[in-house]
Amino acid sequence: MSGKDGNRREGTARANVRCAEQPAARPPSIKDIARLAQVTHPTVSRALRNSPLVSAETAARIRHIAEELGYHASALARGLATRQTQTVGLLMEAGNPFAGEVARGVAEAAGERGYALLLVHAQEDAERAHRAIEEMVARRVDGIVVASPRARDLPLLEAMRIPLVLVDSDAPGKAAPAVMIANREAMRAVAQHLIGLGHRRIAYLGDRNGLRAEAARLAGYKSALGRAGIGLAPERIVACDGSPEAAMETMHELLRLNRPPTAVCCASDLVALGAMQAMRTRRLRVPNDLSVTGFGDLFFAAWLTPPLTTVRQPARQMGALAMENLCRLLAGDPLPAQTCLDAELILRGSTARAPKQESDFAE
Amino acid sequence: MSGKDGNRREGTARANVRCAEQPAARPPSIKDIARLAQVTHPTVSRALRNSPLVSAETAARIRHIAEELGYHASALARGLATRQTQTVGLLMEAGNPFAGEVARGVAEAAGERGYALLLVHAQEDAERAHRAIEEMVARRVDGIVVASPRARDLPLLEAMRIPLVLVDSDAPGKAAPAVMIANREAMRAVAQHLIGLGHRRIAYLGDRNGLRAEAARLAGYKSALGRAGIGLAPERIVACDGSPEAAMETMHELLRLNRPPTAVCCASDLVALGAMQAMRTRRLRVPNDLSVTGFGDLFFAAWLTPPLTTVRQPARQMGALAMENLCRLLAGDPLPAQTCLDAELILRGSTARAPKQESDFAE
DNA sequence: TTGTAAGCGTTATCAC
DNA sequence: GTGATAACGCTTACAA
Repeated sequence: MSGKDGNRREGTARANVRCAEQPAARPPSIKDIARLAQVTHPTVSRALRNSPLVSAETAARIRHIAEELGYHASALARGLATRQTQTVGLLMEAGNPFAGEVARGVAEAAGERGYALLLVHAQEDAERAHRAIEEMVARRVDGIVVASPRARDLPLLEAMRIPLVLVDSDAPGKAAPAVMIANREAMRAVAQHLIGLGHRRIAYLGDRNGLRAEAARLAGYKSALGRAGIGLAPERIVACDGSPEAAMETMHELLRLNRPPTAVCCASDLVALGAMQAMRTRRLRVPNDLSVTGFGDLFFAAWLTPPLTTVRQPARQMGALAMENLCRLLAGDPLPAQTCLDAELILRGSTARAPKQESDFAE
Repeated sequence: MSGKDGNRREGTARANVRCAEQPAARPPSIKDIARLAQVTHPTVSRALRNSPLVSAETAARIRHIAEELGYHASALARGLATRQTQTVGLLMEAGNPFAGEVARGVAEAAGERGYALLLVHAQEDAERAHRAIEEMVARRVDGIVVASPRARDLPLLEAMRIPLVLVDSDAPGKAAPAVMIANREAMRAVAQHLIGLGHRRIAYLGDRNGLRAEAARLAGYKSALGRAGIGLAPERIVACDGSPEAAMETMHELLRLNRPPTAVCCASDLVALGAMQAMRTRRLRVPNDLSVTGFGDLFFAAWLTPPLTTVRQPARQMGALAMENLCRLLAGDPLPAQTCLDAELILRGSTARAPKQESDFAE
């Protein structure tokens, strides 16, 4: 009781006992302000949140004191009281450049809406991954943005009852609303571009890690070849784990084929990096001997030798939109299962007409 | 009062009033568990934290119930009670590939130590930056890791009284302990490598954004030239804002000099990207006509054409170490002002002997 | 070994 | 307009 009385009487020099014990000054609270302003702490709370229920005069006085004390309301206490943390979990593979750009979009949008971001690294190890995801529950995040999941994490995420939005990965079950680009159409455009350049032996170098986005890309490739009346050669459709290293190996295999491709559609810019390396090793010139395409338009794509023809995936915008959608979801507005953004085919130097001697032969 | 009594009597069907009003099931709390386990909630709290003060039997019962309910302790409530959030703020420029790798290291180390990460994007806009930093205060983070700050943010950060560690940026004032590499020595090694290849007209293409790390790199360059008895030509020491675009422009300027350089030390891999582009535009071949070096060994460096000679900066390890150091700091252990990690010169294809006709002439 | 009571810093619901 | 008072979900003396 004596503690509570202390709130009002600023004259009383007797400080809070805990305070005396712990010289490690704890941050000022509304009660500290209340004491100085000669009001009760709820009044301070109201004043600081610009409630109309407090007189302009006291409000000013309170704000002044708060300012002087360098007061910052504890988000913990507020979260506890309101059952809202104004925090969203961001699940991503830290270090992945695509995810990094997405994160930037998410971060900027979150900042504008007063949300903080809890960064959760999508771990390889299932055990750790599980723990990391539970961390979000423990922290009571209001919602979750999934930027680059390990595929296996998604069911776990859905099992918790937290609003969820996905970036660049289709939902596995009924699942969460996703921000996507038209992967299928984009990759079709890529393949059509190559076909237009006279290529017929066009390979597809996929990324096994790429969840469903990858399947759509492959479908687009097939669709383009189909429409052009080009048969699908199974040996020209291969996949790796998505790393440049693996891509290089796999590209070597393609180049060892009896009738090697004259063009390669890579499922990502990272894969293209490895593919081009393989060609350089064999002294094949891009695009003279072989055309290469990427997917994503990561920042380095424009600066390669030659600059990479690829699909611009507006990663930052996707992140921002995902955050925006999450807010809608939290507000109770229903959302379309997918929001699709435009992807743009960016023509650069890594694609050119097929070598003459071959261009007019079918496959 | 009646609410408190409810804790014990599981028989009483009367549910908590709030609960009845809000069908939006709130997550289970220790009180829910307590009721079911026929104990009081402090006992539950103790049991769940493996306190020896609770009998093995009740502990087992409690844990079982917790498991069944899918209980996860609220980090908010815990933080409020303990005055520790087990959260550290990570200030970084999201989307920056170096920072991304650092973040990965930080995230992994944090996970192992039971810390969560609050991601704070280092904004351009001073106003927003300020707010973002205050967000960390409001969330009561236990400490802060600064991975890629805008230079101006540092004073702000120090002004708040939160334990701070820096990655790859010297402290401005007395400041915070930093994890660094030996920038000066590393860049000196780069320049010495070029000198060893017979280069004399070696340019330095800097990055104005790079805080003090950049100054050290430049110093290393100068030191190497000095030791080799090569005079410094001011017109060959230039800087850009660190983006490939700007680097390209600046490189063009270097190439327009009367006596253009035969080699260029770039302050970062990103800068090297732009520099190489400028050369390609002018049909200069790397490394035949001009040698180029980067700094950082970002993931793409090995896959460029030609692969980039650069300095490996162990970004992930730096992040992990920073997190480790922060924990030390939080534990009260004093820390050296700097922890220096080894950087390694990685020789690849972008450097070669200086063109013959020039190599033996001084500058 | 367990229960009681208080406290962490907010917000929310009442009175007055 | 403002003040009491009770949550929010946890931890932590102190009692029993």
